[in-house]
Amino acid sequence: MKFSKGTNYALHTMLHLAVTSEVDKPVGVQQLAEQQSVSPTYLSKILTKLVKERLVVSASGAHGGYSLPREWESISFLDIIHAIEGKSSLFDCHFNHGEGCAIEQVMSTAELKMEDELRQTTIADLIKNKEAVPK
Amino acid sequence: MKFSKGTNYALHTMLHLAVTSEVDKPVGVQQLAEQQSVSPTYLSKILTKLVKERLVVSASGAHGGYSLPREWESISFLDIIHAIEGKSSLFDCHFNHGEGCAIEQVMSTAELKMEDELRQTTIADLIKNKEAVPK
DNA sequence: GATATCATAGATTCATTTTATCTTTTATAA
DNA sequence: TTATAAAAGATAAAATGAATCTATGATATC
Ligand code: SF4
Ligand code: SF4
Repeated sequence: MKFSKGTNYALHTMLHLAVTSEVDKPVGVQQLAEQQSVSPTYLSKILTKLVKERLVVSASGAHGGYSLPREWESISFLDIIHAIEGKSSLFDCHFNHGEGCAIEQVMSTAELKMEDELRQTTIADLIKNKEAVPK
Repeated sequence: MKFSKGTNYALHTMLHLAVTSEVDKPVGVQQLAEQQSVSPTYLSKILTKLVKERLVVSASGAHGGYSLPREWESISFLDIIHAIEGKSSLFDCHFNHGEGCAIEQVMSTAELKMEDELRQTTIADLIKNKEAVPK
């Protein structure tokens, strides 16, 4: 029960793209990978997940790379996390005892409380509130 | 990023102990294991974790077994989950960039929202609200 | 159109964690 | 003292996570 490292990488790359964002100037995966001391191919997979959820846009070919979409300011923490970790419930019981399952209800509403918070917070908030963006 | 099956087993055994609780009449791990179709030794390990956190009390020897402590009505979901999954933060970054880390703050407060909900809900609540206790 | 650049996809490897069982040891009520 | 039952240990199968390498496909630029 831990957030994966992939989520960590995803959050940091999104934040990095947000601060260095000049529209239509994509940044290559090599630079992004160096920042976080991880192999480009590995980070590439994470970025591909983000692309599929339209949280970043990719440009192939020369002078290509990754950049944020036009509506990037509305991207929340939850969006990023869901893109990496998936959207299924944290508590899943293969016995499906239907609607009345009290345990699942409790776990589900608790999870929703966390998601609410993550949905309300955007990466744009981080930049506005402070310049506490490391390295 | 999923709750472990161990947590599932723990929640169900606690619930089961709560409904069949007559003080000082412990129930053996064999019965508990049969209920959930899991090996007694495996469930035993989970129960041992609960014992160490004082969420259940164990009695060795003949006519021994597991039962709930006297203050069992105050045991929350969070207590049980923490006993199994541990108490460390869901988001841990081995880089420790100190207090000002904005990302960790967001993740931490979100996690707290979930924990608040889990702390407020007790297994006693489940029994009071409905008899929706399966099997 | 050829080429250098860069993202994507696939295959594969290594490490860690989960899940689970079996065996031995320790405790204790009767 | 003996039958019973938890606790601990050792081990193992399985699943997931983390990461790298090697193609493959797309595209600006020359
Ligand atoms: S009651 Fe809910 S959690 Fe428990 S076994 Fe049934 S479906 Fe699973
Ligand atoms: S800013 Fe926070 S989350 Fe990011 S690397 Fe530093 S400590 Fe980790």
